[in-house]
Amino acid sequence: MATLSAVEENYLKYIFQLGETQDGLVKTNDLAYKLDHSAASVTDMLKKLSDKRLVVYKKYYGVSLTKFGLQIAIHVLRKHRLWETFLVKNLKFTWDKIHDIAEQLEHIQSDELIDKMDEYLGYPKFDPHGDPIPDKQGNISVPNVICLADAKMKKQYILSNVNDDSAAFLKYLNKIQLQLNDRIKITDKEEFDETIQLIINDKKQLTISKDAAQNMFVKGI
Amino acid sequence: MATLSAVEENYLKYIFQLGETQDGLVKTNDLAYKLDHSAASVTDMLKKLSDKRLVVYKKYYGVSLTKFGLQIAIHVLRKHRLWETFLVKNLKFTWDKIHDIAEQLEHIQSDELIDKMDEYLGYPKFDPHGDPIPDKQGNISVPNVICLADAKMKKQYILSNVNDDSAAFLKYLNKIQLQLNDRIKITDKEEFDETIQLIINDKKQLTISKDAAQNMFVKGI
DNA sequence: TAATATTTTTAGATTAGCTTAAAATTTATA
DNA sequence: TATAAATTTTAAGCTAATCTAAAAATATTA
Repeated sequence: MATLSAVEENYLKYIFQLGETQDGLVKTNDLAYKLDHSAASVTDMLKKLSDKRLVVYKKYYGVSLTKFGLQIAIHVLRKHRLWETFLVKNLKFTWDKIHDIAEQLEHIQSDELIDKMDEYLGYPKFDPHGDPIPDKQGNISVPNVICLADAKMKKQYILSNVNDDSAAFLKYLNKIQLQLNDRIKITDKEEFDETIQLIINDKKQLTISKDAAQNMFVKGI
Repeated sequence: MATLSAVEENYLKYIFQLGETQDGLVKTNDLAYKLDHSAASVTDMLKKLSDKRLVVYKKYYGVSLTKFGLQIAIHVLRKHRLWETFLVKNLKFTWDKIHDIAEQLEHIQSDELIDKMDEYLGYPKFDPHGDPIPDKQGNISVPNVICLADAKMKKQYILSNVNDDSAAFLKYLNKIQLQLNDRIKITDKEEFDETIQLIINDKKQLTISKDAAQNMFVKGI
């Protein structure tokens, strides 16, 4: 099969990511918002991807990936996350600056390159935001995490995954010095606005908003 | 200034490279051949680049880079050669497989990325083909080399630079086990077809064609 | 359930980067 | 130096990927 354009790859990647929360079905407007394009553009492209048997698209209903489209989406995700890992681990970028660069690097076409990079990095399982890196066969280890906003009081958790979409959020985490793998205990939850009181690593006390908590994912210890 | 497209960057890069042999002036057809596009496409693009003050273009006469266009061309070359260095030194690619990948990587837009990569690699001065890597300020150390086809008999030379345009040529060098920094002495030069007899590192004897010699550059010891 | 609001698609246009064919210009040659 | 050959440009057109505005379909609500 001919190689896809960077634009097509992006569509597949976002259909995959948006589909994860729902049952795989993605709405035109959600994609348009994510891609920052008009809904009309998205409709156009969905027809093209459908012609290429990369997605199943039903007018006015929604779109989902075919087996083949899914394969490609996962491969793009693999590339994205391996590059992010390289940028942080080797080039010493901070995690809030890597997203835009990885968005470009993920479209470099060379399987040999990405496999050598995987080896060079020591076959990492998670990227700097705690997201799982698909292996060469496309297997993704789904980590057993829950959203911090839904976590229970008094229990001990590990911060294992953050939403990497917003550099502002990641900068905020830098500022409050909260890092992946920190231990977290919820000491109080305000009913009124769902603000959460935390203790980090049995030391530091922290107050975070509902919005912030919704961008963090933790694992019970 | 707005960032240029990968296509525009490529035009500037090739205008620079073709201009090196001549006095900076490049003909439409030479560019068309190099880029593997029609001459008409090239004319179109030259007009656009001229409007953006990146080149000086005179109809039917030729094109050359402005100071600004030159800066960008050198920056693209810097990126290309740093990436090639990374691919060989860190990822263990052979030098005949890196060109096409570097052609893609050179268009990634991030100054911070390329500066960090430069540092990561230890500020290399030459890429795997012996070509000089421009520094951040755009300075290129012009190595004092001559073409092996023009080298003198009996003198000792060092192979310091090869033409990287053709993977086939680089593969040929791999096959005959000739590497950068090998010592070379010309023992005979056939007048009829300019075939050259060499001795490599005072050991191996080798016969190479005129075509091959024209793709190698050496430095006197 | 009829009217209204929202979402999605269609229609028509635009831009970047390419093409071929024909016209214009420059260069080479008889 | 007139003509032929080669080079370069112009003209017209194509595709991918976007847009806006209008139309159609679906969802919400009074």
